[in-house]
Formats: sequence, structure tokens, C-alpha cells
Amino acid sequence: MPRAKSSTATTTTAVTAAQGSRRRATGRVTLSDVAQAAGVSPITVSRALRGERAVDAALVERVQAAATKLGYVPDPAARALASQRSSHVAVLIPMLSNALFVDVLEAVQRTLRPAGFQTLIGVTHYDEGEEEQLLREQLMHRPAGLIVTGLDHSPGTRQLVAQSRVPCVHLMDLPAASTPQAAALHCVGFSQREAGAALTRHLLAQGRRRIAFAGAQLDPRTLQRLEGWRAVLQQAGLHSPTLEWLNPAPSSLALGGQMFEQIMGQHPPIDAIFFCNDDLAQGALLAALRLRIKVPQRVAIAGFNDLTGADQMSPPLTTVRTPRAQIGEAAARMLLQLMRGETPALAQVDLGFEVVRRGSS
Amino acid sequence: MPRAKSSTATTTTAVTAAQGSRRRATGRVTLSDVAQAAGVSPITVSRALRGERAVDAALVERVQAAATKLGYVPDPAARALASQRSSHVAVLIPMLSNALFVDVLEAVQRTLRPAGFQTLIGVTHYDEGEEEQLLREQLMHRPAGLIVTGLDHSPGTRQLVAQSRVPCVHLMDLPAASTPQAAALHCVGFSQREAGAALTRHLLAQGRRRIAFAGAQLDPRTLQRLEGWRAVLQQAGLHSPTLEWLNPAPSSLALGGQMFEQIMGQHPPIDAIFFCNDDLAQGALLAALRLRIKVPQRVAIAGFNDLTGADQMSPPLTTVRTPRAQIGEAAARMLLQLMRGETPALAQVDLGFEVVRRGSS
DNA sequence: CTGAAAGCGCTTACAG
DNA sequence: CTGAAAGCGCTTACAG
Repeated sequence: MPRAKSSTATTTTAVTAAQGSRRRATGRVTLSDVAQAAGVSPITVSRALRGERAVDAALVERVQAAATKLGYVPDPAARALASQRSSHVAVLIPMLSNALFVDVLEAVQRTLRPAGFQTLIGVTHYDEGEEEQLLREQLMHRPAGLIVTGLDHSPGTRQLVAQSRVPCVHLMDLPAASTPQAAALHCVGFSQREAGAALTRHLLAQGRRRIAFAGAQLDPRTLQRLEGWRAVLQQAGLHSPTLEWLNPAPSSLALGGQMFEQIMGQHPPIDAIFFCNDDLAQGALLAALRLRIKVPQRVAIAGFNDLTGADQMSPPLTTVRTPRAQIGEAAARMLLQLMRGETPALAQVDLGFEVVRRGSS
Repeated sequence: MPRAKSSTATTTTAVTAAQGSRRRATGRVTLSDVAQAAGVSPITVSRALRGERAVDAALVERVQAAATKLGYVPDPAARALASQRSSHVAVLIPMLSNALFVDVLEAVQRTLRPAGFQTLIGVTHYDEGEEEQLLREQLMHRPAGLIVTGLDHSPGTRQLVAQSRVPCVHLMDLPAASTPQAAALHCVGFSQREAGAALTRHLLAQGRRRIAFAGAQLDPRTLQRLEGWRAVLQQAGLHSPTLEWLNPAPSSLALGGQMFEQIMGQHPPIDAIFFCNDDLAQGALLAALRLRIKVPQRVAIAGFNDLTGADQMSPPLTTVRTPRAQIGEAAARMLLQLMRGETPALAQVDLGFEVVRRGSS
């Protein structure tokens, strides 16, 4: 019952208000409105609607009916203020122009949304400083969870994550060593190093001997593939630093074409090129067409990630298929568990990879 | 001064607390802490920090110094609850796998972030129902602004936007007719119809007479390009329904290849194909290589949007360059104005397009 | 130009 | 299993 501080002027209003549920200035339907309609206290409504157990089943039903009837919609801001936790999940990825991360994101969103979480996307542009700054901003919003790409971050970023105590899952990578602190990390990915090694072994098995590695962006995962390549070639006694072609510019079709042209000018001649990402490799394949260089006869070409178009090229591109959608989904599921306070069966999930042999090698 | 309900046991604590600023249970530095440190009231701190005028310059400085010293970070949830408005901007786009929208988004984020707004991305998958559902969820969060793709939406979506009274800017399109309600819309784009017509005129000018239109996804903007193409061909007396190849599946390289193969089987032969998006056209170019069909000798090929790789193809792809980054930025700027309560000089901004002639036509 | 009061709409302990 | 009280951290009128 509203206690109108009744001057005579306000009496009518007070009576009207007393008839229906009490209306706020904002006109919003609130928890109290639902409580009044259902004949229970607001806190019971809160519990019933959130599916908290320890509420009588009959009451839950009555409350839900009232909520539906009034068209009640919870206010996330009020919820966040009271509970010190929002329904946002912050996701940090390097670049949206790399189709890889679009697929990851799609899977993450598809998993998180039905559970009632909004995704807040931060694009770091492969820049540790920008990542830290983005994280700082996102943490202000008290996200319920965090998904970040990779395991290599600035000390500031690591500290922010730790201090925030927000559950966090890492994507696309696995810790190399099994140190105690590595074991504490939650992550879903595969061994980039192993994948690089496997593709290199494939090229060796095809009889290639002068296998170049062409890398762009030079982010941590690219460098791990490089390491895998290097280890295999060294073991075969076929490694030489002159086989390493590294360019810090972002990966793109055009850059792939340029690198291909450069590498093909090298003597003694290269007989295979492992590009660290499919867009580079596709660019190389297009350049080969322009330059009338036969692939794989003159040179074998392989890419990484099996992005759109890999199978459309002439010849179709040999590459490594990475389970990015599965990684996104598994990471989101693991995060969901962590946010519920549960402990995932496995803190570190290896989803593997697959060398896909096509015509280019 | 904290009024400790002092049992003897808590006395020490109370004294300690009285020395410093009063600490909340959460340990957060609040507006009140800053106020106390600066020797002013919380509301003055609020005003000073938000840069609201009508605060003495000297005070502003003192407040800012105190805030910095204490490491004060405003709580967005509290802010949103009190002001009924968050610092989120919701952005609705059809698909992240279309590179077009990645560029738009990048520009939007780059413009909005420095102004203190977080972007909430919703991917509609070109589905009106999903768009409406996403909008409903995002509106729960009381965004300060809204950016949506295109002008065609379900009645429910339109109503939600109108009822919410949240400032809204539309992307990528312009209203066709100048009805009063069209004039009330805020939008930044270009005429899809005109762009379709211009590209068709280009093909006609090259002497092509049997110009097919190959469209996928069949979203509103694709259909507008189709209309532009149709109008030009009809005027030239060269239109026939059999020239229209429409497929509702999502646009992709692979689909472009398939469509190309189908279209090339048609009699009498087609001498040019206008693909509604570059990925289709690129797929067609790749298929032409496989099938050894000469482009542009046997058939001219044109795309739309000038996406990555268009200039890398053999032959390079003729297409329409669309100013998507500029559109994203201009839309974000316009929204910024609207959110400040200002009226943009122009409610509808036409950023144009450009036919880029390359080797494929 | 500055402040005291009230309130935004929810949830967290604490009782019973 | 249910509820009354207090509080989350800010801003919106309303005064002066």
C-alpha cells in the first residue's frame, strides 16, 4: 500500500495507485509489481524467477504466471549492481578479418546466448597493449566471465585477470610445459607446435627437401608453428635459417602473393612452402597462376586453418584443419561451468587438428 | 563518519575506518570516497567527473586529482540503474563471415570506443525473426544507442525501436521514396539500386548484351541491386527473366563456382555475369580457371563490394567499391550526436560508390 | 555553482 | 521454505 504523503491535492492519485500495483516514475514493471500480483514478497519472486531452488513449486508457478501476465523484464543493471556481477561475457580476439576468429566467435555466441549471457567482443589487433586496455575497460563492466585468445599476454593483462577473479578460459592454444601455474589455466585448443610439425612431416613424406616457412603477423601461435616446422627440419638435417621468411605485416592474400614471388627467386630453389595461414597460401596460389609457376610440380604449397576457399583453389590447397568452431563451443561450455562455480572435468582440453591433403602438395 | 554499532570488539575497527575513507563491504572505491578525499559532496564529484558544466574549475581539478589518487573507477551498473541508460551501443549486423560487415564494425568500434561506449554486437544471420529477438535482448540492457543494418525490418523490430526511444542509425542503405516517415529515419549508406544500375551500364558499355544477374542470400540490398540491373536492361530492351539466377543460400566462393557453372550451360550463351557479391564472383573466377573458360573473352564477370582478394584474382575482378568503413564511421558519429541530444545536419547521408574496372570485364 | 534527500530495481546476508 | 531490512553505487530532480 503506497503511503502517499497526502496533501489533499494528491489524494486522488493515491487512491488510483492503490487500486493497481504501485507504479514507479519510470513506468517499469518491477519485481515488486510481480510480487504484489502473486501475493508474495519480492525476494521470493527474485528467487523463483532465477530458478533458485528452495522455493515451493506452487509458488514458482504463481510467480511465473504473474511475471508473464505483467510482462516483467528483469533489469540487468539493477541485477549487476546488487549482485556485483553482470550477465556479460567479455571475449578478446585478435582480429575479425581473420575468418578463423569469426568462426570461433560464432560458436561462442551460439553457446552463451541461450544461457542468458551477452557477449562483449574486444578486438586486440594482435597488440598486447591494446589487449590490456580493452580488458581494463571490459572489467569495469564486471563481466561474469572472460574468454581470451592464446596464452601469451602482457604481465599487466595477466595481473588484471588474476585480480579480477573473473572465471577465464583461454582459446586456441595449450601450455607447452606442465608447470603448476600452467596446470591452473583453463584452456581449449590444440598444439600449434605439433600441428606445424605434422604438416612439415607431410611435406617431407612427399619428397620435398627445401621446405620454406612463410609467416606473417608473427603472433605467438604462428611462432609455435614455426618451431614445429623447425624442429622437424632440424631433425631431418634439412633446416637452414635462410628457409625462414618472416614478415610482421598482417596476413593477407596480397602479402601471400608477394612472399611467394620473393621466395621463388631464392637459390638454390625452394621445393615447398609452408604458409602460416591459408590466406597467405591462397594468395600464393593465385600468384603462381599469374606467374605460370606450376604447383605442386615446381613447388608444393601448404596453408594452415583450412579457411573458406581452400578447396576452391587451383590446385586445391593442402592445409591443416583446425577445430575452431568446436574450440569456441567447448570454451564457452567450460566457462559456463566455471561461472556456475563448478569444476570442469578437464582444465585443459586438446581438440587436435587434421592435415588435409589436397592437390597443392 | 562511520557509526559503528560498537560492541567493544569492533571499536578498533571503527577507529581505523574513521581515519581513512569509509570502506564498503565490496572494497570498491566509490564516489563518496572521492568526495571525502576532495572535501566536497558526492554529487559534485559525479558532476565534475562527467564533465557536466556548472562546476567550479578549481573544484573539478581537486576532484579529478582525488579520483586519480584513489584509483576511482565508476561503476557502469550503478550509473545505468540511476540514469536509466547504459554506456552500451547495440549493433545489429547480418553476418560476420561477410567481410563487408567486419569492416563496418571495425570503423564503428574505432569511433565509439574513444567516446566511452561499448559495442554490443548482434549477428542476425539475415533472419528477421532472429533480429527481433536479438533486439529485444539488447534493449533489456537499455543501450544508449542503436545501429542496425538496412531499412527493412519486421514490424515487431520497428515497433521495438520506436517504443524504446533509443537513438538509432541505419546502415548501408537509403530510403527509396521520400515519404514523411522515411525522412524521419537516420541513415548512412548509398543507393544499392543505383550501384546495381551503374555496374550494369558499365557492362553494357563494354558491348555485353546477355548480362545475367547472379544473386545469393537474397537479402533486401541484394534485391535492390537486382532491381537496378533489371531497370537498366529493360530500358535497353535486353532484359529477360531467364537472365535472373537467384539462390537463397548464403553467399560463398563455392556457391559462386556452382552458379557460374550452371549459368555457363545456358543457351543462348550469356556474355556477362553480375554477381551480387565479390565472394560469388571470386568463386566464379576460380571455377573459370578450372573449367578453362576465358574471362573476359568468353564471359565478363563483375562482383560487388570490392572485398579482399578482388585485385588478386586472374584476371582481377571488376566490382563496385562500397565505402563501408566510411559508412561505419559516419553512422557512429551521427549516433554520437543523437545520443548527446543533438540534431545531425543531415538525417540521411549518401556516401556513394564507385565502379572499379579491372580485367574481368 | 553546490548539496541533502530520495530513488533506480534488484540481491545478499540474516532471521525465523 | 519465506520474508524484512539493508545496501549495491550512482544520478535525478528539487532547493538554495
